[in-house]
Amino acid sequence: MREKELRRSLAVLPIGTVMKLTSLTARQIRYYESQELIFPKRSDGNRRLYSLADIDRLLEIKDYLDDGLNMAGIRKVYDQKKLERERQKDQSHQLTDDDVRKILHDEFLRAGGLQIPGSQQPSVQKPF
DNA sequence: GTTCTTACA
DNA sequence: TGTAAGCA
Repeated sequence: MREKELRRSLAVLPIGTVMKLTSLTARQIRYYESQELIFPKRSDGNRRLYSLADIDRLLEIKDYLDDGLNMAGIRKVYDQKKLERERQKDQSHQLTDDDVRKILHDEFLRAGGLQIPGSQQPSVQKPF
């Protein structure tokens, strides 16, 4: 099923379509890019092109934001994921959804510097 | 008409 | 984050 993966990664959607599919404003989408949360391709007149994978990524980012994480925190989670993916190359360990939840949990415990300044402490104190 | 970058009430 | 400005 590699061809399917390939298609999910094909960047062909303009920001306008992404806005409708994610309910995010162009401002937010571009801002997340500046925070290195997403990496859309560029094309013709320097226009951003997104893939279906990017759409999922943006929806995922929205969820993390609801969980009280800020840009830095989310990026940290993705960086961890990437490290695990690489570590997985020469080892037989794979990052499972449970691992991700654990990472998120740890983030909560010491999210002091990652928590959004003067923000809504997640209503759900112990979602884990 | 749509997107891009930059800047600021 | 919103939004306006000036380009492409």
